[in-house]
Amino acid sequence: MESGNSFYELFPDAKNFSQTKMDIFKSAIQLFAKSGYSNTSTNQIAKTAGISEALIFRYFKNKKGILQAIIDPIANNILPDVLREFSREILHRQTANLNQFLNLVVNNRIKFFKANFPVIKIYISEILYDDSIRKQVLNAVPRDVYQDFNDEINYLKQNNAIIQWDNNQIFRFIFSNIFGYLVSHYVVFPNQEWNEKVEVSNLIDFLARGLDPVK
Amino acid sequence: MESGNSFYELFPDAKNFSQTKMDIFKSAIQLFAKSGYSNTSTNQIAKTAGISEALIFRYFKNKKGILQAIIDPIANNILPDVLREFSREILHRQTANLNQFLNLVVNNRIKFFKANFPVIKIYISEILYDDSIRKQVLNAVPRDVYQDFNDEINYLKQNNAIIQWDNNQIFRFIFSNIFGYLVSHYVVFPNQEWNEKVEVSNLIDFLARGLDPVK
Amino acid sequence: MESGNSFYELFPDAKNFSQTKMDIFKSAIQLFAKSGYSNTSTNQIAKTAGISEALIFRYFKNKKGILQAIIDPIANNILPDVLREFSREILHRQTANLNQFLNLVVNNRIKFFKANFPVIKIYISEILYDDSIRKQVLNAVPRDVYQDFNDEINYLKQNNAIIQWDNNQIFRFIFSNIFGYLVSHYVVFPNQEWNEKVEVSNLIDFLARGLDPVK
Amino acid sequence: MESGNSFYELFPDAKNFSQTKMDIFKSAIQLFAKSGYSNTSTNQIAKTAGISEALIFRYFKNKKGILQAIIDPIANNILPDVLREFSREILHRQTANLNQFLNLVVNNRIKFFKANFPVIKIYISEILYDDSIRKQVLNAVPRDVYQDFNDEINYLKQNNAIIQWDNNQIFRFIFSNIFGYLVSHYVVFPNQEWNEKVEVSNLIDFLARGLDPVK
DNA sequence: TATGAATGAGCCTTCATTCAT
DNA sequence: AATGAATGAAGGCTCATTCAT
Repeated sequence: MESGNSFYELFPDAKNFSQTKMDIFKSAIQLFAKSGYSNTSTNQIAKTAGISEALIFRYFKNKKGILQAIIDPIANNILPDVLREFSREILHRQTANLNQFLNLVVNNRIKFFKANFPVIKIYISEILYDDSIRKQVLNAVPRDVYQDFNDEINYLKQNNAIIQWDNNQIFRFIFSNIFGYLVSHYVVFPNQEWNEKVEVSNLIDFLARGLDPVK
Repeated sequence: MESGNSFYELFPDAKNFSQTKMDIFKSAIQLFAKSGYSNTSTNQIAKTAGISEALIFRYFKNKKGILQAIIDPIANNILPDVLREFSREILHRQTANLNQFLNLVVNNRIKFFKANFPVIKIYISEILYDDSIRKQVLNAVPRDVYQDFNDEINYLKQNNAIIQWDNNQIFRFIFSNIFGYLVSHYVVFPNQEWNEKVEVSNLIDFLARGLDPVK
Repeated sequence: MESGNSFYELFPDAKNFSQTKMDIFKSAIQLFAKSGYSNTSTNQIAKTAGISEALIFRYFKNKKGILQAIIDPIANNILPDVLREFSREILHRQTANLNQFLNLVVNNRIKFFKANFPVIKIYISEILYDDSIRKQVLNAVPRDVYQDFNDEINYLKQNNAIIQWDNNQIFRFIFSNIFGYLVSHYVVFPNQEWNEKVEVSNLIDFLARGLDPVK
Repeated sequence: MESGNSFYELFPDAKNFSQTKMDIFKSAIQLFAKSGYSNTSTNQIAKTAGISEALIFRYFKNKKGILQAIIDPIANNILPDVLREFSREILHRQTANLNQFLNLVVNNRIKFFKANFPVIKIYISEILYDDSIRKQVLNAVPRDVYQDFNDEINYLKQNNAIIQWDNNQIFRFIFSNIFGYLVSHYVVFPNQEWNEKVEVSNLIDFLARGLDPVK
């Protein structure tokens, strides 16, 4: 997977944005990520975008409308795409090598996360308090993707390449460790230096050992 | 330390709170956890507590003062306690049994988290955007506790009871998995049922295997 | 005149004040003088007096009531008394010596002003904005005193001891210079040192020469 | 300097004020002068100006900001100008005629005061209680002007045209009498008629005689 | 398209005052 | 006599949003 470095991959609709709308959009992302949605005023967005405050409301219905323009694509397009790709990668390779599988997944996700950190940060904070957004996440996992993922894990299990635990939990272990790695480095200690190569390698090693079927 | 169910363990100062102050305090926790600090008005807090808005400011200096009364104890008391306990448990037992150690820590933390979920949720969301609160976390780890913790990991290493990785990263693995377990169950999928016993047992197993020194 | 050093001379009613009422009263004077009536809260008064805020309203009807208790005596008793004394001093002495007259008046007023500076400052600021207080001042000059004063100036005129100007204006010259001397030293430049003896002597000299009938 | 009747002479910055900002500004002056700064609410200002309360804060940073827009020009421009004029008048004329000098200064100041009475009233009341404003007055006298003024008085002294008193005190005598004249007529007895020509003439005469070097 | 002007609603906070004890 | 608890009213100020141009 050529992971999410491109802005338009993340926001396909944004291709049709005028320059001005784009300025507003990007300013909002930047400010929401820095201070949070509630702590960002339309006035600040306008100033950062270099346009008048009133203009915001020509391009977006609401202040909330900007937030949704940021968040909706993730739940509706990006997340399903990512997951679809996630399973396709594995399926295509038909590999039963756990280590290789984890290597792929982890690095992929980390790249994606790093490339889209601001938007993800906005997403996280909104998930905490907005029920409707939380529901979007659940619905964002398409049924077929879910099936694919299960198939793959099952395939690994059949090949005795992964531990015989509940598939959901396996997924959560993988996800938690990737997410924990990222959050601790990018959110909690953003100013601290670290040796990424070693840590990621250890992370994969750790997962591989934890999920290894052999006692 | 018999961790986490009691309200007064979390907020030792609250023992001296009058009924009214407690009403305000609990209403604030409830509302902040539900909607976030910024989206909660002092007017709402007053109504929920069943008192007049003005009264809030007799018991707390500021709206921000309420938030701090919620957050400070965690950074100043709870977090140091947890970490101290974390290392003491090992010291007292003089054991280098990784599995036993993890069992203790994990279960303890989960109980604590479940009991204090609302407050922790508030904490998480503020950490995202408030630098000063983020700094509090860093300073919340007392130097001696940090030393103790390192000594213990080193002790485990000497006894070949844990993998030879950077101590900080080892801590992050443990923390990430506990935290990931909790967040996925309590924050992301709060309405979904699951077999806690099995999952926690697996979680410990997973950690133990991942941190096992034997390849 | 044994000028206004005594508190009870200024506030005869205060003799009947209980200790607590007196504490409130004095605290109010002190705070009103320092920050102004509007910028002083009943809370501050209570704290300064070392009593509870509620108690203020047992001893005074209102916050405004405290101000009136401070201001009324001046207009109703003190000012008339002072003026009465003012003329009596001169009349009794039956002097036609301008210099001696001024000496007496100036020093008297300065002593009075210095002794009662806080109250006078409150008075000044209220006179600026409160019509009813301004009216009190006008009515504070009793008709007979006014007559006495005029008689004396006339007497000085007959003896060719003072210039032949309108009596009111002569009074204003005297008053302005005394007042100007005090305000500049005590209100505008309260932290600056000065040689009082010389300045007062010059002030009298200045007035004497300005009002001297001889060209 | 053709002193004092024009609004824009007093507030040069006001030339750039929009109609609305001017409405707010003038309403504030009117209300502050009538009731004092503390007793005037932004709500009242808005109503008097015929605009919404929120609009005030688009044109002025603060409520305090309005006060400063009223007060600052006096300390920063008017006062230095007046003092500069004060000394320049004498310099240019190369005269040591005290009477002529006083005539000029007094009349000029009186015109100025009358034209700008409300603003001056605001100024007076704030000087009583606001330390920072009091300090502004001190700093409002530029060093060179202060030097010029002293030079001039010294020049008059050398020509034996003025009495040999401390320069500061001489200034205070002049200022006190002008100020006293104005306050008594405009503040204390605003409704009383008087013969201005005669009184001002006497005022100058009085000063001239009081400061005359000849005993 | 773009803006400056304007506002209603709401927010946090203070304050004088009342009441039960 | 004295207080702590409590509040209604108002104050300054911010903010998202509308409107005329």
